Amino acid sequence: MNKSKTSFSENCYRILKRVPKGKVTTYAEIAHALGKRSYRAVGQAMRRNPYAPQVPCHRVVRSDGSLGGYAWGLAKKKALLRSEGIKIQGEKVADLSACFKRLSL
DNA sequence: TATTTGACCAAGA
DNA sequence: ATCTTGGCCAAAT
Repeated sequence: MNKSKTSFSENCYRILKRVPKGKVTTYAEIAHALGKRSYRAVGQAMRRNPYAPQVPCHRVVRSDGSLGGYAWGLAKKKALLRSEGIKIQGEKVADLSACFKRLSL
């Protein structure tokens, strides 16, 4: 039998897939949804991005509303988010509170 | 195994 | 408002 991969990264993608289109989340929120405080490790998993572009890692931004980073290029991330109806100003999300998706309940 | 790294966060100056 | 510092944790080297 195949043992389920319970890697930290795998869990991150699972939570990330939970975010609908037109919504965004933060690294801290994903970690919190996992019941962990490893905000940084979440970003690490995205940077490697072993499941790109299957996982909408472009919907993850920083708590401050800044875009953070993107493995394929920050400019690309801005275009994608804007394409989903998210307003972006400069390098930050204009209405983070509006499109913020709370994973932990 | 130990050390370094990083798409972070919060607080302080 | 910006810049710096410390902390935090998993993955990579």
